[in-house]
Amino acid sequence: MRHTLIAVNLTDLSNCNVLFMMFISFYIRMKTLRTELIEFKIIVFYRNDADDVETAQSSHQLTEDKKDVALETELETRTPSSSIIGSKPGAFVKPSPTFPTFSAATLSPTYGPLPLFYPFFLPNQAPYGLPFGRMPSGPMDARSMSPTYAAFVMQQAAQTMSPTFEMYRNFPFGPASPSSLFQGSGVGAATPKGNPLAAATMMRSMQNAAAAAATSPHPLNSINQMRLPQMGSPITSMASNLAQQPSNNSRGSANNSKITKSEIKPPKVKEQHIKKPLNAFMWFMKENRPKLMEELDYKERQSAELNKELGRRWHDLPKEEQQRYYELAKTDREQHMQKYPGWSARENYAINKKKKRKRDKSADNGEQKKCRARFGVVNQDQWCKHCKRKKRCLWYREASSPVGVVSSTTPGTPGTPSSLSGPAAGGALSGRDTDSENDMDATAAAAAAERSRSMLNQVPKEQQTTPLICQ
DNA sequence: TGACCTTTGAAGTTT
DNA sequence: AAACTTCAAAGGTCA
Repeated sequence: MRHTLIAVNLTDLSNCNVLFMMFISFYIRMKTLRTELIEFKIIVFYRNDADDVETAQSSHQLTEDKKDVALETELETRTPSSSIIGSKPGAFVKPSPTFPTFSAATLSPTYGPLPLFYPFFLPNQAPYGLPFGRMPSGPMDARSMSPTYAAFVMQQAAQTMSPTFEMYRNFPFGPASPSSLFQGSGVGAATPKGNPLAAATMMRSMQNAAAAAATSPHPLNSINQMRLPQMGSPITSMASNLAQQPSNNSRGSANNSKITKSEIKPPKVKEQHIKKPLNAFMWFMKENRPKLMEELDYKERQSAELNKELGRRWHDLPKEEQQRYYELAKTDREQHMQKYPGWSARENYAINKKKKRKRDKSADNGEQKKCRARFGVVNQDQWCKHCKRKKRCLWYREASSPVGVVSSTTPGTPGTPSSLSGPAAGGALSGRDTDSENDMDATAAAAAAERSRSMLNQVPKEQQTTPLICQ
């Protein structure tokens, strides 16, 4: 049995990740492939400039701890070369006999941002042996070991957790969610006093990953679903490499605190949305909108205005021309049915539940002018056919007009704008146009308007719509 | 970022 | 069955 003390200085909490912290005060026992039992004691030196006093006190305590551990180690260690990691000068982890001279003060502020931590990369020979201390320049992660071995190592690590860890195993929290690990104060949960649940959660993920890596013929899939944050820890690195994901070592070691939302957030699984086939008018719009936009008068018009004009032009379109678009729409529908058998427009209802804002027609009266005012008496040829026949103007809407007086026919009826008759005009109050109404003269219309005005007072305000009036 | 505007028509839901 | 609602396209606007 060999004992090794590993001291780690965390000068930069941003480098401190949950994976790392969960080893605090735990003893990890692991069997290597050579069936040697190695025991670690991990002490984390955490330096926070914000509370130097506390740090000084804890530093002293840690020094004492280290001495104890070293003494312990000294007693149990028989061979000075038993360290799994060579005692290179400058490396802050040294074989136990020399460790008592080790001072925390020499560690923290001057040591600089520590790289990754390798808690259980054990055997001291290639390809698994690792030089300790700073992160080796080359990628020293799961890529340097076989997936099977990596899985084994992780599994061992998870299974040989201390009893202290075991007590967290059964806490009723969900599967590891990277975002949950970094909630609140960000890395706060990773401090030595951090929430052990997060650590346990992470540990459980490790177990899952290990199991997946061991059983999966290809390291993709299951591990990939772990969505471990790219924290640069060996475990993370291992998992990510097992998943064959491109890893960025430099970012992982130095800037791993900057975990973007997209990294934490699970990628959105976009629901398949099959759009409705276009109807005849939509085909007409699609074809003619660009042409209309080229016209000088409509170059800078808003889309809604263009659509209004397109609606007018649709009505003016000869039946034969319209028929072409109806057939286009029919073909499109048929192809759509062949392509998506069983598809129903109902599905789109469910997926795109848009909250329709109630249209406030009252404000929309600027351009709503009677044809007489709009084109002038001289240009009667431009008037709508209703105006020509001295009927209600098709396009005029009076904001304060009474309900129930509109110049429109049923929805979908060619020749009338649906905004006057469709959902916007809405319901019983829309007062759909009838032939008799069309035939009303101006006097009768005025009388009707007056009647409606009195009716309006009895109608709840929110139900009041902006109707059209006759001319 | 997403609802809204605006048009007509198809297809869905509600009355 | 009639009435009502939603969604197709488009791109600017607005919250």
